[in-house]
Amino acid sequence: MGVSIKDIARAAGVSHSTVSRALADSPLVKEETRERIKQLAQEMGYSPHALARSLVTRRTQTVGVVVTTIADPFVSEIVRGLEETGQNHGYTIILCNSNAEPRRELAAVKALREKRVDGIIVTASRIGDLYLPLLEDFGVPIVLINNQQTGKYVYSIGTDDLRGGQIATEHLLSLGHTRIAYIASPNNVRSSQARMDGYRAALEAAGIAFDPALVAEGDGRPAAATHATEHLLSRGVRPTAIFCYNDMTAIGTIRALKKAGIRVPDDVSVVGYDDIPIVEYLDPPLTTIRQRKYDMGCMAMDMLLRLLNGAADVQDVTIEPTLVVRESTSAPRRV
Amino acid sequence: MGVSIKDIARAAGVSHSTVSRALADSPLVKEETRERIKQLAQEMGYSPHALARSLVTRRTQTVGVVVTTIADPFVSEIVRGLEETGQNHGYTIILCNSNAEPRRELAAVKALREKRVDGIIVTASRIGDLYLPLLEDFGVPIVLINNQQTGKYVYSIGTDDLRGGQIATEHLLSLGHTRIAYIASPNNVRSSQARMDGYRAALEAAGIAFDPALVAEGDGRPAAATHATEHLLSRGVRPTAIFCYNDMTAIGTIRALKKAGIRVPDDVSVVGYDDIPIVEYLDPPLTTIRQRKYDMGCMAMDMLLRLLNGAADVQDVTIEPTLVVRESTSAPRRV
DNA sequence: AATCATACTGCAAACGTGTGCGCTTGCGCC
DNA sequence: GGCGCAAGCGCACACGTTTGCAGTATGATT
Repeated sequence: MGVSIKDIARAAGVSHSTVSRALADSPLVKEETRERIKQLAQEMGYSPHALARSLVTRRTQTVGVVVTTIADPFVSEIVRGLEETGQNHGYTIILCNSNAEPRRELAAVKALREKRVDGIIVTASRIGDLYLPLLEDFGVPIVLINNQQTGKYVYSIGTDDLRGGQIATEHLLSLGHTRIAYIASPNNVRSSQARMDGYRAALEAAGIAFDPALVAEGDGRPAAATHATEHLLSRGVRPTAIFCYNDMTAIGTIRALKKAGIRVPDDVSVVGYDDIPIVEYLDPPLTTIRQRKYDMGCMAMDMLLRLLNGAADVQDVTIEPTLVVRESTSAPRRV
Repeated sequence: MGVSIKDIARAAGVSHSTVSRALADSPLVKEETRERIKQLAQEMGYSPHALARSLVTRRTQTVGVVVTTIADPFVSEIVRGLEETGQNHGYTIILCNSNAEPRRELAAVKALREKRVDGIIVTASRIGDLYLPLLEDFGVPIVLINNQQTGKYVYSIGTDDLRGGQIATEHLLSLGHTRIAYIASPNNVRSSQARMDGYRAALEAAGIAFDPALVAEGDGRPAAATHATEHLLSRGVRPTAIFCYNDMTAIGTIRALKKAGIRVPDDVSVVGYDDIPIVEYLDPPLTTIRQRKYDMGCMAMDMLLRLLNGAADVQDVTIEPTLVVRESTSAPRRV
């Protein structure tokens, strides 16, 4: 095990430099010897030692990917895109879960640095302001997904959350709804804020005053959304439609509505956000705002690769979200 | 950028060997110098060069993880477990999607080999008989998840699918069902076969003859399951309960039933398999067989780490699946 | 005073690869 | 026959570590 170019050199009766060049298709070595060497390498089961190579080329063909948790349908779709286009260009990815714990984030950055990854891609709802500096003085390009933030070496790609909130709300308005609630995420979550801004903008454009009583706060997961919705209902608030921060929130909301004997969409319409794979199979299939997760992954990796190739004209990207109408929304009942 | 131990050595007025030892807490260097060196390393922003280290230690502290696709709630949970326990022991993981395409599988193995990973973990419904040999002559320990297969360096961890099928069926039998259907996956899928074997065993133990007419074939995804179920119904087959190969199949099955105006569980009970995170939020919440995916990930990584530490007593593991009763099953209606 | 053990520290090789530079060889040309 | 040129190849260094071995003090022992 472990045949090196030196072994091949010995077998071929040349120097290891020649082997190195032959395998790299250098024109500096005669075609005949090149073929002979390649043949030999094949027979001897040679596999290049990427680490040794990296040591001298100062490139590892590896990028680090930091996510909060891979067990989230949203991020796993993105990672699929990342990995696939990375692989297509000969890059390999090192995956790190941060669990949103500072300790793990730190460990991840440290590990990626030691392994000398060529670049880093981060998907995190809230990137620690604490550890962005750490990443920066690492001196390697960084692409942020869904988290615009600026700095040296830092580029970002994301969706226009404000626009998304607007589209969702406009859809409901166009169906004839006027009392539309919003189930948010904690206000330190930038994307939730942006979606709510879009929601307010759409309302105002339609001449409807924003009513804070129609807003409740979840945490992006079903259980909290169920509570938030029940809380809303118990306060005697009766919207005819609910726009949810994300699909998981919508799932919790629908559950609360059903429990209360309220039909979806007959009594109340619901709109989600993200279009995670499962929601088309819910009952009713969920109307939602689609984020092109896979594409975002592909684009983020493309962006990083361009940066690694020294492109100077790399610009931040924002993707337009789109509306996917299914069966959780309909016109409000006549009262 | 790029301070090495030589730089530190120069600054400290010692040789680089001493620096190396000091940073490794070797007792061979005087406490005072050790502290001074560490201090210096800190100040100079030193980060060890893992590649150079690996070149001499012949260990990369990296393991390769090959999955069919990370965008599957089942595998992403496993990967979470893998990554987390790996990280806890100072290991980093390289993630490769194979998409079940031979071309990508090959590329993955090649890349992992060149990067000299210490070990490999594979999660794939059907590991290519073609590429297992490739992995083997790589000469590195391999852990297979949910795919018992034997070979040199190969260990495996999985769940007892037969037992799972049995448990699911027994649950339905105990509720009083006697006409129980099974929506399978193609018969080349080992796990589907095993679950069906468990299903048959339970039926026979209850004195009920196996009826091939009650079996239909899906492909593990909702759409095919919907078709399979509709096909079943159109043939005039009327089971009072349906056991599904997995949760995605169950989702498709329930959709078909609802479309046909059949209520779940009032008219027909449904049992899934896997317990992916979403199914507790379905309507009705799904009764299913739980696979401890996260734990499987943790255990697989543990196993690999033990192998890497030279443990000789490593044995294949099989995990007992458990029944999770929710609301998609109930006693059959009196006829 | 010579020997010796102890406690550090440095030298140098090794891991496997890429690459600038110089050396040889063969050939054509004047 | 001398010269130049191009093609093809090897030498030697570099990348940043770890580690066996040898070396040098220092102080203690005989």
